[in-house]
Amino acid sequence: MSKRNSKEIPDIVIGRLPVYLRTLRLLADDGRDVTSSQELGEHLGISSAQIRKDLSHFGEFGKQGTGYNISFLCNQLQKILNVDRIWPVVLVGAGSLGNAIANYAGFESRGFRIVAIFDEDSKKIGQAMGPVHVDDFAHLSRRIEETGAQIAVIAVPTHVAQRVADQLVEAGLVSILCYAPITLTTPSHVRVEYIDPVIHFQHMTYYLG
Amino acid sequence: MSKRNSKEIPDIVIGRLPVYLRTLRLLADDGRDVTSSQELGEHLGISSAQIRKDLSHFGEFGKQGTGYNISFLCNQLQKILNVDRIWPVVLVGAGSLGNAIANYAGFESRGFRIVAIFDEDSKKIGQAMGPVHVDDFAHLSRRIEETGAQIAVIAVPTHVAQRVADQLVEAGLVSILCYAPITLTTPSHVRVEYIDPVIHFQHMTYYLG
DNA sequence: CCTTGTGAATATGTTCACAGCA
DNA sequence: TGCTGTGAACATATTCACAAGG
Repeated sequence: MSKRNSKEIPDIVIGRLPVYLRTLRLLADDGRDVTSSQELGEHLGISSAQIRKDLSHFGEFGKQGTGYNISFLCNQLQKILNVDRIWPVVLVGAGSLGNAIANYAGFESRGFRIVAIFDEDSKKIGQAMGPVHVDDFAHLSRRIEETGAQIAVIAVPTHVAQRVADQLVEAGLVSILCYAPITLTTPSHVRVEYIDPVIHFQHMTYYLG
Repeated sequence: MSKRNSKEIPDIVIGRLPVYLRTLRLLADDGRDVTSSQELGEHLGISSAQIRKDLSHFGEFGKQGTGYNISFLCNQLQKILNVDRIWPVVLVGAGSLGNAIANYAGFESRGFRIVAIFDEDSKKIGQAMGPVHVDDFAHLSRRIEETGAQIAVIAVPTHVAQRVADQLVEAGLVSILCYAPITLTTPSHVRVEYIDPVIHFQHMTYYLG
């Protein structure tokens, strides 16, 4: 029986769903039709019980004795994660990182589209980058209204990241993915996630003695 | 009293240390000399007790009534994380993401240096990228021996990522940071971490209803 | 006063183990 | 048989709350 409506689902569970979805879609691309919590768990290095419990928060998606229909489960996960649609995303920063993000072809199939890129550098404004042209950061508010974007990516130098975040929040954005190596200060209704490769490196070197 | 030698320190604690270090260094750059677990916690959005307990696994770094000396604590954290030196890192993939990583100027100050970049595309081999020239992926083993690298970054398309990982492992690398959206299969002595912006986006859209 | 470091208490997360169904 | 879904048991992580030091 589904628990969609009871209490609250732990954030850590939500965080694993995209990984399940990603893996299931790779299995589907491989021509596979069904899988089991055990197979999935072995592939991901987690226990089958964890996968079953995670999914059980949202409903009953499997069949006893058989396992999970991959395309059905993909569809369910996409609905749960609200990626059964395309979300517009704005990108701030047209440096080499911004360029790499803008040119990445893998967003659309997973629910996201870069609809605007901003920079303050007049040499970059107007330049084509990935699917769009670099726009003046001063046009931020207007373009956010036009596109309806709720998600932003920050790919600017550390010393301007907080200032950019402040303006994104002021423009009404509520989800920020920050590539700058700094913890942003934002109102509590704004969700911020971080990508910083050095954090991962330093985590690794702890174990390299 | 230090617990460096007792039992085992939880991985989740290790994972937070680089964030503490990053924040402390920004405070130091701001000219600050001391801070407290409370100030740090407020800035990071976590409890002061958690910071104190995390640090207590490694020793006593603070002074009652005063707090922590920032540069001292930075030094201690750098030693704990083994980033009181520069680690050579090899990068596989000279596309736009590889280019962004190679050109990023922020690694060195935090303990890492890109010492080699590999690609299979003969049009890219020999080209200058960041601090080095793109090398033939076939030279991987030799260059790893020469540089002593233990850490690799995978920035190649999804469909070749597992093959690249296999070769990195065969060449003796033990730490891999993977930007391809796929869970790699590796021997248990190899530590793999992942960066996939879409995982973060999908986590966010769950809450955007 | 202030702030640390830490056992004890609490809260959260994971795994076990099995009933129940294809 | 083989596998799911799930309470109960267990393990891990976080917070509380306070003694002790400056």
